[in-house]
Amino acid sequence: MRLAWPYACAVATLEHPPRRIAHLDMDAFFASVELLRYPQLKGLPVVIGGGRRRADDLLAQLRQTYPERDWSETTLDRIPVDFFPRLAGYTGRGVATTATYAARQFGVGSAMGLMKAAKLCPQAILLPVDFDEVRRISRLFKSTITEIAPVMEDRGIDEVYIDFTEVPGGQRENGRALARLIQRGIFQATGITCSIGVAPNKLIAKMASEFNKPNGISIVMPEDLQTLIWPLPCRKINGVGPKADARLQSHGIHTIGELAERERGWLIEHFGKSYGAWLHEVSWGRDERPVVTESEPVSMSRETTFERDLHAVRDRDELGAIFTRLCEQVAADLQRKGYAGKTIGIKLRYDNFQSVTRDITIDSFTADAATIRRQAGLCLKRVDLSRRIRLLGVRVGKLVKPGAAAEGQASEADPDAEQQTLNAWLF
DNA sequence: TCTGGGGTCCTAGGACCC
DNA sequence: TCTGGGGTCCTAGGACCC
Repeated sequence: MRLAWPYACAVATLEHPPRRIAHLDMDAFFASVELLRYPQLKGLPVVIGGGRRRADDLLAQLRQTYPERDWSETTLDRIPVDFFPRLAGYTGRGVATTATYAARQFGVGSAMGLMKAAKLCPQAILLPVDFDEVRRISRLFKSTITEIAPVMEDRGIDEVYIDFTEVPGGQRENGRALARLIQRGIFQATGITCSIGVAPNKLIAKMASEFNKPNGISIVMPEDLQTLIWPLPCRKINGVGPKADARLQSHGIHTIGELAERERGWLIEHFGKSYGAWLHEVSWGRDERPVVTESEPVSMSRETTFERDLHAVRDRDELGAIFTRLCEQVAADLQRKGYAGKTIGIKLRYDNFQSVTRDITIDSFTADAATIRRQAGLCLKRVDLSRRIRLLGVRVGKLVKPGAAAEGQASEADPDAEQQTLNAWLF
């Protein structure tokens, strides 16, 4: 049935519910995962970082360190708190992945160097990351969400956007009812709390999810812009980092409200055509980006920071071994996920923290360790190797998925992709 | 007390082609 | 001899995010 356009418009307006976008992130995720295993640490300052470990390592370590003690009856959740490793005296280059709220009271936060964190809160318990378990819980909370609300965008290990707009019940209490349902479902499935913000778009939803942490729900309506959003510092905008914030501050712009006062033209003049116009839009709470449920990777990389700075000549063998291993790891990642790429590059960080990159695009797609190693080796010859190096990385970009074609899953009728896939098989 | 590892996107200059 | 734009790809660096 077709309706005359004024009626169609009226019906569309009536039937089309307001856009309702949620942002959800897990509370202190990596630490919360550890607390599932060590409930005796609840409420204590715990910092996660400084390495990786498998589930049973701590107990094994204790058996070795204290052989005189009887550990036979001890399970992970019964290890006395006194036996946990402390942050005090930490040496090394690790950073905190996350910290429990008790540790945050002391000023410890994610991405902070652990030596600095040790100064602020030496008594904090330091636990390494169990990535397998984190990934397992990550999959679990995401599948819990998609069973309730299928339009979900993956934003990393502990964060997603969800489109509530068309979900049955998604409009009830402006989204609060569905947020509550999802929050409870995730807690039941994983034992971990999360915080949810619901707003007319991703930009505001992201800010809203921070309002009520941990285990909070916040609803922001369009009319709340002035009262809830404008007082916030510009740094709270997803996309305004330390550099842009410093430049804004130098112009006397500290809050989003002050940003909104500036003319669009003035912002473009000082921050460029694209970024300036974007700043103007976001300060007025405008953001039309859709919730994207699927995406293909653009690149894959492996990098490592050495325990001590290395020199290309003096530490040649050690560096060479690490370099080869990085290439093998990238190749393995590509193969496991069914991708091949044709741009191969390296990244170096010198002892003064300056970074350089070099890359080369070859004629064929590859996921082969030896090919990657050879091309990356050529890239390495193009940088200054007289200075000491703290980090080395290997990257493969311009990816295609030749594996998908073999399984008959090639993306429909994209001639470029098909040609590329074909090329991948030819070489 | 120096600052991890995995990504994405943007900019800008130069090559090269039409 | 001098001089066009437009489009695309490649490369390097940097901001930003989780």
